[in-house]
Order: sequence, then structure tokens, then C-alpha cells
Amino acid sequence: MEISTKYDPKEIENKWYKFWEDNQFFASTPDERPPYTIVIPPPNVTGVLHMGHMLNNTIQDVLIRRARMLGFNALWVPGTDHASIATEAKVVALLKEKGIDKNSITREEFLEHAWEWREKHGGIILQQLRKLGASCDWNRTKFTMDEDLSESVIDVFIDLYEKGKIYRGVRMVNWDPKALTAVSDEEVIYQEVQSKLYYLQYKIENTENEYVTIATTRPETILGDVAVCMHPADERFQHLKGKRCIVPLVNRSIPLIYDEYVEREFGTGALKITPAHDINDYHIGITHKLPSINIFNENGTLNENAEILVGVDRFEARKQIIPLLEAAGNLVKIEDYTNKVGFSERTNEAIEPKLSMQWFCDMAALAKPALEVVVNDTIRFYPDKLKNTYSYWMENVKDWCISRQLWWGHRIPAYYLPNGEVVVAKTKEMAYEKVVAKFGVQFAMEDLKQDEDVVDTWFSSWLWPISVFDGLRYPDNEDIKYYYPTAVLVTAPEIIFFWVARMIMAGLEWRREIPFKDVYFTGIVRDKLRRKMSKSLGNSPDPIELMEKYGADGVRVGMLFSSPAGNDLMFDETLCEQGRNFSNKIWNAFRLVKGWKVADAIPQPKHTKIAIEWFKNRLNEVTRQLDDDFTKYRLSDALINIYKLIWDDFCSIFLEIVKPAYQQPIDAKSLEEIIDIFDRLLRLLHPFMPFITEELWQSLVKRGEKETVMYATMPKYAENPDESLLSNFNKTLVVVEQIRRIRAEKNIPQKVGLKLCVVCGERYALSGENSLTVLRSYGLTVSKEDIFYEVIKKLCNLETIEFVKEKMAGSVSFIENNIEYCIPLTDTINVEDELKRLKEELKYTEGFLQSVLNKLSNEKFVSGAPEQVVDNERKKQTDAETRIAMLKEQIAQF
RNA sequence: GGGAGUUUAGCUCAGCUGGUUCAGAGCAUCUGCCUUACAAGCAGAGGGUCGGCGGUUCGAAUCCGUCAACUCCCACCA
Repeated sequence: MEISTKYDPKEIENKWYKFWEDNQFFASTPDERPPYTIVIPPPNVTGVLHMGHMLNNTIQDVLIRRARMLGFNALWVPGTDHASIATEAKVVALLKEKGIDKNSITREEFLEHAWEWREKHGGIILQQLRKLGASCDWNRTKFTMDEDLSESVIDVFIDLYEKGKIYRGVRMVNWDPKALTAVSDEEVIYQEVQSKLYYLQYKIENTENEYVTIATTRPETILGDVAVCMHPADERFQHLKGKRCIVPLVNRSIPLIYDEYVEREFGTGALKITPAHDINDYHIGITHKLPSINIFNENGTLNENAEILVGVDRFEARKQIIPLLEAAGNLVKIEDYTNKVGFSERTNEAIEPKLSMQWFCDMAALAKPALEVVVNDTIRFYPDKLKNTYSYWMENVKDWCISRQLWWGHRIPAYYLPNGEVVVAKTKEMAYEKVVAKFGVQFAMEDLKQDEDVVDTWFSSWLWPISVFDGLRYPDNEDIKYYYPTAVLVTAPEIIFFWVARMIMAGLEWRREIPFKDVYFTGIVRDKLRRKMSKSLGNSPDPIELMEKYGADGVRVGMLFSSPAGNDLMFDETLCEQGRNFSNKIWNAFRLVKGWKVADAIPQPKHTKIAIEWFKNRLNEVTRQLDDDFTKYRLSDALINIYKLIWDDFCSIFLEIVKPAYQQPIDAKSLEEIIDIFDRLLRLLHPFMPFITEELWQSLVKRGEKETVMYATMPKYAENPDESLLSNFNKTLVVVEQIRRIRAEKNIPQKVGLKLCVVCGERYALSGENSLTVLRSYGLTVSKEDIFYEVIKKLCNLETIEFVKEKMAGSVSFIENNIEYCIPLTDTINVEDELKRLKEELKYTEGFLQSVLNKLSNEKFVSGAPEQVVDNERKKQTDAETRIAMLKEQIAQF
């Protein structure tokens, strides 16, 4: 049977995903094993997979697959988020295409369209995650607007309301006068515009000629002014304290007030206060108990409160009011000015700040314990630098505005009575009961009107780690008791406040327990030019296409190759290519091993025996390293360590040593051990590259019908690696490199066998031909001399290794580990070149020795540095001296 | 304006509590090779004043100060 030299992931990946899913390998139910739980950060239901998801979900899958193989009962809960704003915007746009205006249909009709949309498109992203290999328990797929999750949201709202932590209050919203709706902060785009700064003077009440001058970019809003404010310490205005001034044109008398908010250097140092139309003014208004005059209609025209220019649009009013002010003698001067103005993303209309009644959640009490658990490391952040950011925000936390003027979402369970009273209850019926209890029967059920708004999407997301297990409605159910708290949350740093902080609060509030032990913050995926990937830039590759091109395994490797926690990831398609090449490398290693014929009769060659022993130790060493990498969430490092273990140590060194000569069979014992090693490598690699590892693991030996590498045990490091074996092997490899260098420099083809001579000098007498004694006398090895001998022979295609007394003429030499080697060449060597090389090396070594001697002659160093460091320097000294002596001798021979 | 971070090879980054993992890795580059698993490969080589300056120390990529450049988050100023 011919196996292709190229690994083709396409069919293989589909085949195994189906195998895993059909056999319910991702499914988890509580049992006696320890749990390891991850809840997915639910992607927007409208979303399609982008590179950020790829990174985020690859990391989660690696963690969950590793946990599963370590014997945990691993559960990864998938699901999607209803994403109020984004989804509603999409549905509105879709309806518009069909010629339907949102305002012309009822809430119920709109929601029908929205649900229809979600039925049709809501599963796309989850389907795409399957392609990536995500081992989620799909039986447990949740949606934030599922009935149980929705009920939890409402319950929590009511609970908080009853605890007095939810209240109604006025807030400045971003009003879009064209769309006649409030838009979220995220939908406001700030742009620099060229505008004017108008200096206007207000007459001081009861004076003839005294004025106070203010500066404003919005002269039309003076009609809503309720005060003029100065800095309390400003010398220029001290004489005005306690006085009042007159609003121009409308001649309203308003107080002069003093507040440290005012920047003395800006404009004139006097600020007009219009609480209804500026957020800062609004806050000053509250502090100073000022009224608020709203002068705008919802469409941006002036209303009766303005008294003049009623019905005129705000921008038109700005033009018209200037000549009026000038005529009245209030205009002092006009300056050019650049400022930032917010525009609605949807309509491009200038945003008008507008006061409106909203629902708030009191955060102070919730934040306190949530800050505590992060500060004292009950919850650990990776990277931990984000702890600072978190603490700062939590210490200055502001109340959370939880209402949104949308239809798609969880409708606020508040009911209003004609008399303005409000009751909060789960259903209209229950609300009515409360009304009756409070007011008797004076109101009918029909009098109750439910709040039109829905809650902020994050108000459902913050319950996610609890609500996916239905732990709010049934706090004692098996699932929540078993799976909560979850092991780790993998998410983006941008939503540390929106989501992470609030989940911690919710966990502590309703379960008295943290929701996760660790938080791994991924970086932002950027392109090669450091630009954020975005649709508008078109610099984001399509993940599905990538996976088709490089295989899911290849892309996973590509994503992880350069993504240390918390650092941005400069995505480069060549990384995926590298991942694909890695797949191919493993594939070919497999082809090699699979292609060998076995012969029972032949004995195990020495070099193979040593190689196996060495590689097992190496494997052990790396396994231990991986353990460390994973506890620190250094996934990139972990992957690179396996990558190098497989590519360099396993393929380039190990397999090259053990592979039998062309068309020769391998002995049975070796093959068995090699297959065992391969098996262990596949298990180590599986979390990163699930598909190819399953494919090869299944073919390596005969497996049972329902066996899978997913549940094979992760190799553990049993005993400490044999350090001396590893270090001797490394010394061996250095010699190998030297010989190969010479081969390359002298252009000697690989096929030509070489002879390596160990130049023994005086020591030759010690042993004659006995290599063992000679090597021992160098202190190189104790019992593993054969490593030296056989491995070099195999890797460098040597015919023999001989021990000679002196270097022979016509040979090139090198010194390694204080042993001199030479290789006799048939061609004449270039004496000049050799001499030059030797002299350069001598010069370098002498310089090196000098620097060591300088150190050692420094009294302070010898007395101050730790003994080991000093000893090390002494060893360097003797080594360098030996080397210099050898080099000098070599040079003398020319 | 407030806060945080980054700066090490052409690129992307390791380098943990100062000293043999100390100047590293991968990719890219260059030179040989279609050698019998793999050209999506093999073997070898070159490449850095560790952003600048100053300090602490016997010793600094590592600690401190300062300057410069870049990045992010939060609040946005009439």
C-alpha cells in the first residue's frame, strides 16, 4: 500500500470529528472524577467565526483536551449570546431591505422576525467551531435567551430590586434625532470638526454695565441655561459671589455658582450650565440642586421651553441666534475652534445628549468582594499585569445602567400604573397581585403597562457560568454543584469590565463562590502591519478558507505559535503554513516507521538501544517542561517545546539513528519500543493537533472500535531524567555537528564514508586501542561510552573511529570537550585555510581566557561571588588553557 | 488629561528571584544537496553595543533614575 508523501487533512478531519461526535466523546456528566470545566465566552448569535474566535477557542480546546487526558472529567459548555444591539441592528437592516420599517410593526412582529433570523443563522458559528476541532459538549449548547436562562435573568433582576440594588434614575443618553432612538456609547463615533467658540456676555443682575463672559460652541443652548459657573478660587470672579445674571434674549435670572470642575484657563473661566444637554452640566446641576430645562424636541428642533425660535432645528437655530445676540449686545467675539463631536454610526447624525429615565444597578456592594478575590489571588489573572487595571476600575466603579431601548433581549419585568407607581414582578399576574396588595382593587390588570426596555446584554452574560447549569433556579442541582466553579475563563482583555468583573460579582452574590479559578486573557489578533483585524479594512483572512488550505491542525498551530497570554498576536499566514508543514513532517515520520519490515532474529543494534534510552529521557524531560508551561498557561512555549522535540529530537536525531539501512528490516524489540515512543508523542501533541494525532494513533497499532486518543492518558514524567546521559548525548551531538560542518565545507557527499580519529597523545599509552579507557581518562563519560562511538558513526556516516597517538598529515581537526579529533582526507587540504582558522580560534580563546583571568584576579569578585560561580570561572580557565595548548600544538605541526 | 504596557537578530518573540541555558528560539536569508520518510524536505553558515544616557554592584538584557519612540485602556473639557 502506497501512502502519499503529502498529508491531506480534509477527509481525515471530517472523519474523526464525526467519530468523536457520534460516540459522544465530548459529553460529560458528573461522576467520581475531579471536574475540569470551561464555559465558552458565548459568541454573538449573529456572528461568523473570525480570527479572534479562532485563537480564543483553540486555546480552550487545548486546555480541555489536555485536562481530559489527565483524567479530569472535562466539560466545555458551548453556546451563543443574543447580543441585543448587534442582532437588533442586523434584523432592522434586514427588514429594511425587505421594505419594512421597524417603527411600522409591533414588538411581537419584530420579535418573530428576530427569532426567525436566529433560527436560520444562529448555528453557523457553532458549526464552524466544529471544523476547528472544538470538543464542546454539544448536548449542553445554551443560548442566553433560552427559557431557563431568560427566567434566571428576570429572577436576578427581581432579586436585586428587592434587595434595593436596582433603582430608576436619570441618565444622559446618546440621542439620535434622526433615528429617534438612543444609541449606545459603542455606536457613537467621535470626529474632529472645525467649529466656532462664541464668547457671550451675560449681564449681572441689578447692575448697569457689569457683565460676565462665557465661551460656548453651542450658543443655541443658552436658552436652557440655569446657571453660570466659575472656579471657587478664581480671583477674577470673587466680587460676583452671591450675585445673579441674566440669560440673554430670554431674560431669565440665573445664579452664579462656584465649582472646582471649571477649568480656569479655558475660555473666560466662566462656564454656562445647561443640565439638560450636557453630561457634565448635568452632574453640576445635581450637586448645586439646579433645575433642568429641556429645550429640544425628540427630532432636534427647539420646543416651547426655548421661548424663542420654537420649531427651528438645532443647527439652524445656532445660525439664527448669533445675529440676535449681536443685536442685543451680548456677543463679544467668535473664535475658530476644533472640537470633537459624536455622530451616530447608523445615521451619521450629530448625537444630542438627552436626559432619560433608566434602570441602574448599584455596584458598590457587589464590587467590593469581587475586588477582594482578585487582589488576594483567589482568582488568578494571566497575565497578572491586568490585576492593576482591574483593581483601578473596581475601586472607582460606577453604577451600571442596565436598561436598553431595544426590543431584542430580556424585557424588564417592571409594570407601571397610571398613577406613575411601578411594581417589579415576574409576570403581569404576579405584578397585579402586588398592586392589589398595595392599592386594593382600584386598578384593573389592563392598567398595568410593562416597561418597553430590555436589559443590557451583559446583564444576562454575567450569569453565564451559573445559568448554563441552571444554578440560579435550582441552586442545589447536581450539575452546578459538580461543575461550578469552573477551572478557567479564556477571554479578551477588552471585556474585563463588561464581563469578567461582573461574572465575579454575580458568582459571589448568588453562589457565594468565585465563577472560575483562573482567567487567561488572550491578545488581540492583528495583521502583519499591527493593524487590528476588521471587516472594514478587509485584512482579516477567512478562518474557514485557512482551515481548508492548511488543515484545522495547521491553523491551530499557526495561531498558537506566537500568542503568549495577554500579548497581541501578529497573525501571519506563514505561521499556518509552518503548522501544515509540521503535520506533514509527522505524517512522514509515521510513513517511515510504518514502512519497516520486522525481523525477529536480528539483535538490537547498540546505537538503537542507546538512542531509545536517550530519547525516553528526553521525552521525560520535555514532559516535565510541558507540565510547567501549562501551569503557567504558557501555551506557545509548550507547543514550541513539543514541536522541537518531534522535529529535531525525534525526526532529525532519533529516527536517523534507529532507522535501518535501506531495505533492511528492523528488529522486533526496537520497533516495539519506537512505536511506544511514537504513541507517547502523539498523546503529548494531541491537545494541539487533535486530528492528525487521532489519525496516526489509530493506525499505529490495532485499536478497539471505540478507542480514541482523546481518552488515552497524557504521558507523565515518572522519574527524574538521567541528567548525565542527556548531557553526554549533547556533547556527542556537538561532535556530530563539527563533522558535518567539515563535510559541508569540504564538499564531501553524504554517501562517502569518513574515518574519525581521536588524537590521544600521551594518553595513547594508557590504553592502546581501548577506547573505553581513553574516554574515561578524559572524564567525558562513565558508562555510556557507546553513545559516543556508535551514535556519531551512524549520524555522520563514519566507517570507523580510531584512536591514534598523533594527528596525521592531510587531515582536518577540531577540538571539542577538550578532546582533539581529526578526519583524514583523501584530497589535499588547503593548508592556508586550516591555519587561518586555527589562528583565529586561538586568538578568540586567548581573549576569552584573559577575560576569565581578569575576573578571577579581582579580589572583590572572588570574595563576593558565590562559590559555585567562582568555581565555574576556574573551570573555564583550565578548559581554555587546555584548548590553547592544543591549538598551539596543531599550529606548530603545519 | 489619568492609568498601564512595550522597546533584545531582517520579522515574531523567549530570557522567571542580577552570575553556564546569557546573548537564545522559530521564521526569513545565504551555501551545498531531488541522500533510500518527508524539497511542505536534509545538512551547514552568517546575523544583535539587548531603544539612548546616567546610576547601584565585584558583576546589569535583567535592579533604579531619566530621555525617546510606539501601543492599549479609561475620561473627554465648555
